[in-house]
Amino acid sequence: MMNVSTDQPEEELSRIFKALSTPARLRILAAIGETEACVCHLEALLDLRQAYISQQLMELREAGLLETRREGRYIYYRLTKPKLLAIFSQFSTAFGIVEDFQAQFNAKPIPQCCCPHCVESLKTSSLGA
Amino acid sequence: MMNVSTDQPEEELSRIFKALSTPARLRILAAIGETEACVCHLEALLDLRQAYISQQLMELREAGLLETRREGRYIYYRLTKPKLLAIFSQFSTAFGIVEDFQAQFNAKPIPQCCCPHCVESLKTSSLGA
DNA sequence: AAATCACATTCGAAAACACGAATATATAGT
DNA sequence: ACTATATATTCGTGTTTTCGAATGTGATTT
Repeated sequence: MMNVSTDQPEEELSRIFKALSTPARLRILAAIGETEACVCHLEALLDLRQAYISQQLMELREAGLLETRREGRYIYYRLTKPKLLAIFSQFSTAFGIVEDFQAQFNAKPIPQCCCPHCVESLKTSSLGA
Repeated sequence: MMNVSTDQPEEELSRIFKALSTPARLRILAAIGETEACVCHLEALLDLRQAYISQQLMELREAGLLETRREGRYIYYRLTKPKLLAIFSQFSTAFGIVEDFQAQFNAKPIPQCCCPHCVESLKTSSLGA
């Protein structure tokens, strides 16, 4: 579905921008950041319903912005082009929105999340402390 | 209407992306490029109806992407942030869309256009030839 | 001042989208 | 096999967007 290439460049570009045209999807992308994240992680971090997140993730995936990897019952999402975050920064600074709006997330493990990533991180960090 | 600043950064960003989410608006922005263009110029260059172009220009202006300047009965539009074009290029290359999709326009004067810019350019170029 | 030109605005209907609710699926544990 | 868990999908509806058609407005010309 992505880059059928029978399309004009402006059509392909506009599809990407459209995927980026809602606050929720931007928050999801920023929350994923340079790492990968499962749905439950995003659910806990962003305080959004599971089905809703899944829907948004699907749209982002169809726009070619996300890739997935399954591990057991968890499905991890990551940016196909991590460069995307840098481009966000450019937009933000160019339009004077905020220095680094992605910073507010910065993929830390969170206690409300159940995925191996978070559980592992929390375990070792409590050991270290 | 732009940058009310009571808004979250992702809301402001998403508004910009939304403005960029249709092929027509992208074509208009690319056609304006680093110069300025009047509506009649865009009309001739892009083969779109006048009212339609005006509508799209308004949306782009409300999103803070365009500024205007009136000169007699002509109204010239220009990008508020010329950087925008560079960001387009980054998207295009990052997602393998096209090297420089803006190149196809590259604000040349066109005979179908009546604005002083075009008329002047065509006059001098035919003299030179 | 009437006509013309460049452009803006309003209106409305069709299409697209957003998103909550419910349900389905796939994997894992017991 | 049954249950629980993580995630996906479908469906319906209220809202938004899109874009053509018609009309309005401000500047210029004659």
